[in-house]
Amino acid sequence: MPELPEVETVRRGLEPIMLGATITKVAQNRPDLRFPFPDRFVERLEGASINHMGRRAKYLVAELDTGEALVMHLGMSGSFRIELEEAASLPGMFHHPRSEAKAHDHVVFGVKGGTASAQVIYNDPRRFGFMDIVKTSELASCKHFAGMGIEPTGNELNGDTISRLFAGKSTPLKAALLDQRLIAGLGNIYVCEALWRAGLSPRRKASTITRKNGMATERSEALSLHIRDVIAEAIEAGGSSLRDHRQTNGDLGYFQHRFSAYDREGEACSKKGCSGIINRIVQSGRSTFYCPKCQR
DNA sequence: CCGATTACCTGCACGC
DNA sequence: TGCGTGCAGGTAATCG
Repeated sequence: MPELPEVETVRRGLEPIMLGATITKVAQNRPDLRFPFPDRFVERLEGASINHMGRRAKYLVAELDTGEALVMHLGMSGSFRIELEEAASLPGMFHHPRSEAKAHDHVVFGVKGGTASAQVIYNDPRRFGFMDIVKTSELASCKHFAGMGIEPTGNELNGDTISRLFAGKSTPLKAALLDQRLIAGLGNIYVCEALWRAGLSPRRKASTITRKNGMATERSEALSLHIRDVIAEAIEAGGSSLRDHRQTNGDLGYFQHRFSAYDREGEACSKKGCSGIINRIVQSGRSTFYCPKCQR
């Protein structure tokens, strides 16, 4: 499921119920997801209150009043749902009432806030997600975030930074954009979409949109613009809905209605004046969708 | 060092 | 209908 816009959508769904709340109970239903849970996972969380509900790239970070932070990654198929235990709901929240436990409910957090109590349930069929607990003071240097690249949102990402980051890289542009050590948070869908918007081929060597002095090029400038745009639009839309991905309130995201290249193999390219057909190729083992005619 | 491939796991769509 | 195959948003480990 989740690239940065989906994770940000999850964060925004969790924040009203988690921020300021106390974790009263944790049910850890198996010893591991992709990796083992950290030692004393349940004990380190129960009784803690949540001071901050943040996101870094595709990671969720709940900072606790214990000096530790809960770091969570949704992998490919992870999702959260919220089941309110009391009628008192917050404005704008329309969560499903409590229901039966579902298959692959691996962690259930019981949380109690000022106005509502709820179960926050982590479900992950493929178990590529994981959870960890690290000292808040060591978040930036912990194994998950040390060496991680810049966020693709905001001013950090511009033509200059892309030019600098991709300089000398012989890898395909697609692979460079997926490299979390350079830019952190992009995934397969939004890379395909940004490249389509920028009119750049995913097969082109990354270095070919850079300049030796590290200054922006027309291409690096266009690419940074379209990355920021597509990510912002997707967040605005509440993330995409791939297969069964849902927001924490059970609603489907609806950005999928606007995919221009991703999963559109064989369809006519919708770029104005372009008569190309969207093609699917495999790069580093993953599908790339692009228009060979207008993406150069 | 770098870049490319494989591994991890379940569910679903598809063709026969 | 059942069964085999391929594919899916992720990162980490391994291989040249």
